[in-house]
Amino acid sequence: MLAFCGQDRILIDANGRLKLPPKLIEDFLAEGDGDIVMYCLPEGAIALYPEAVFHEMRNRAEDAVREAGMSILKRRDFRRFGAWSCAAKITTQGRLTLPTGFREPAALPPGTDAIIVGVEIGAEIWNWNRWQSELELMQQHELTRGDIEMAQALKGTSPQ
Amino acid sequence: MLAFCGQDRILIDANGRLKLPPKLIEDFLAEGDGDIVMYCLPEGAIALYPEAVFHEMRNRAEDAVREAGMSILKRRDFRRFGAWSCAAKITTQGRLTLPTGFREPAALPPGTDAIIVGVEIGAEIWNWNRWQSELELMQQHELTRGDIEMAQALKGTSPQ
DNA sequence: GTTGATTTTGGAATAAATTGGATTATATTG
DNA sequence: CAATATAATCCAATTTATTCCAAAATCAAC
Repeated sequence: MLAFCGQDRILIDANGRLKLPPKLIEDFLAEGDGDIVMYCLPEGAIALYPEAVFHEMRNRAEDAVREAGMSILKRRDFRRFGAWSCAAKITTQGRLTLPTGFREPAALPPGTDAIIVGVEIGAEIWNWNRWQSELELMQQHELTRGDIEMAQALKGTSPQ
Repeated sequence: MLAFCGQDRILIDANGRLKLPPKLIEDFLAEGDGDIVMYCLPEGAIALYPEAVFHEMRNRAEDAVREAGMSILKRRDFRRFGAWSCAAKITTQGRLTLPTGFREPAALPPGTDAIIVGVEIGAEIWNWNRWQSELELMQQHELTRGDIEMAQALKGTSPQ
């Protein structure tokens, strides 16, 4: 069955915890035993990936550590991903606690309604309003692309 | 489980000591028994690396010593890392004392709130304001990159 | 070299916050 | 409409943070 898909409303409780939808719990348990990585995205949402997926995303070059000693740029790369990632395990009740440092940038304070979205390789937790804007943005982008494609198809047309 | 990640507020006590977050204590104990190296970064923060990581970082080429005799640059390199690094061991209570010489350059005097950040290969202790600036910088950079990617996706559109 | 004062370090106690489990309520399915 | 599954709430247990104190070490003066 297709994993990591769909949208669900979730509640962030008074302690910054949330209960994952049953379907997603299954998906995360199936891939990596419920060990996940939370990653706070620049877009202002929190991504959840099975640990293996995140490692694949971050697999580093052999001499990365050595470079870190000599390069500010390299350190910044480590810094960005280190600062905005956090390992966790889904509890027996399917719950997850959002790291305190992620709540404000993601606009997900305790006691709010939020949305969790399947993203094929994992899931993302969004502030409700931000999710609406993101949908809008994606929609516009696709439509614009459609227009461009149509125009280009015409250009390539020659009288038969 | 993913090591050296996340952000935590910490307090530098009246004696220049701090207590590491439990998660980081575990990470440092797992890698090298709590033996660490503090390194005062040019960015103005204090990096903490497991001793093994620091050695890998400073792993010197065979002829490095000979070069030191010939090159001012090389000598400066040794000098910088020598002067700004310091071995330490995490205490039974998970505490660490900042070297007095590091406190001013890192803007971490006794009695201040600070931030400790996981950086994948270790951790960094930052003055709160400096960390905000660093975050801002990284965030802007990422968002700009995102915009450019979106624009290029449109430009490059062609019937597939 | 010895004594006294001061700083530093390690440990323990207390207070606060977090976590996990259980229970109750609500919704969904057949 | 009953049975099951899911959601929400509450409370106890544990963990973590903070403060305080005593021992040790360092330094200074005599």
